[in-house]
Amino acid sequence: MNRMSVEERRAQLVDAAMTIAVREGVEAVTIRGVAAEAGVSLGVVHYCFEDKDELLQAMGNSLALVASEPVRASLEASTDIEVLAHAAADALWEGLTPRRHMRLLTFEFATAGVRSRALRSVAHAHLEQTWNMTEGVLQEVARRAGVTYKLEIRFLARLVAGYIDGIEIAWLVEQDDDAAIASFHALADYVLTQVVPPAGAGADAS
Amino acid sequence: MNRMSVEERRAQLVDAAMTIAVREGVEAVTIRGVAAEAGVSLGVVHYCFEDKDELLQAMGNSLALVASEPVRASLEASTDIEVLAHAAADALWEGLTPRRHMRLLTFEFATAGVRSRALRSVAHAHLEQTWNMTEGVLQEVARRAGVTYKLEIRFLARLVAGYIDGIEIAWLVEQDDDAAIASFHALADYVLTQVVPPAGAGADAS
DNA sequence: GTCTATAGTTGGATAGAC
DNA sequence: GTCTATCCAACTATAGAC
Repeated sequence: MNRMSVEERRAQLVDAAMTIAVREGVEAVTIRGVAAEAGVSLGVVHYCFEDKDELLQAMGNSLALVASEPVRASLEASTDIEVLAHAAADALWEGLTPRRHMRLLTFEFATAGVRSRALRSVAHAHLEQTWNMTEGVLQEVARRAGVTYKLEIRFLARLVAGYIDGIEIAWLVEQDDDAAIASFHALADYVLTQVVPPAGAGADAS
Repeated sequence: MNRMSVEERRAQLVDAAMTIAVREGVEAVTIRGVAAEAGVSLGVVHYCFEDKDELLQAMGNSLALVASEPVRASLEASTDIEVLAHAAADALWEGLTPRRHMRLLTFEFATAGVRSRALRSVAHAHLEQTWNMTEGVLQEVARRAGVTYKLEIRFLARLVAGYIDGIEIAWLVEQDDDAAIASFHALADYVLTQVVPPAGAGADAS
């Protein structure tokens, strides 16, 4: 009934697919289900997307991975490296809890991307995106506190992003909030061990 | 044709299910597929397992998670804490690469366990098992090197196990061997920062 | 105890009416 | 461009023959 351009339609369908995926998982996304969720007929979906893989790709690419805003916002509070690191840990937690289903979805895409050729590029893009965000935050922290890192920042970002993934997976399965919060702060402490203080300041740790 | 007890039959079917799961993923395990893989008829599977969930549970519970043997074996080499930590990192890598599909399977169970009530207990058991193994290795390292840890060992084990998961997920998706190896060694360095040297020995780091 | 046959669902994809 | 109707495949589960 309601006519719209292919682009609008695709956006609407991706939206519907995302709703289902968040609610029931990636595997539960079916063409029929998406059509029903969007209130259109089956043929419309096949008109907008060649096949199911193309729909899943579009959905995966539209997934905003992690709310980096809470973390970035938390960095405004101080220029002290220790305060910054632990503020970021708190923000990581605050940003995680309301996005539980989104995070689960990312992991589902990651495992699906290892098996499915079509989703591989999506999973790769997710990783890259996470690394870039983490690197950006690390850079901002370094800039504000006037420090550098012992490890190359790109590698440190990969490491930290991976550690965050590990903490989050355990939290998704175990639902132990306290353990997750403590883990984020332990991660902050780890990052602090990688900090090189500005030349000619404070205590040297070696 | 070949008559066997229910227990034997169940073991055989779980085996067949595992073969399929390793090859094509948890989602690809179907009752029909298992029957075909095991060379029995459809009815036999339903005779041995109430439903598909019960089969998946049995399969998940039979999954040997991580080869901890290579890591434990690597600890024989030395009593020096730094050597031990990095030997364990190497062993972690050596143990990972031939078990790629098994590790992927664990992550699939983890995400599936968040959604499916039937698989939740399996995912929980996997976590516990991993933590226990990690704790055991940390304990053995501490015993051999005569050190203790700054963090409570159970918490440190959770942390390290989570970090390993994070490193492995990135490796599964990205297939970057060098990055994974470097990450394991960075993790070893992290554990070293958590070590308290034996009273009245070596250099103090603070 | 093992098998065949089949019921009942669900999903991907397409053809063709409008 | 949109929708209906339909095809075909794959799945879970069960009933009943042997």
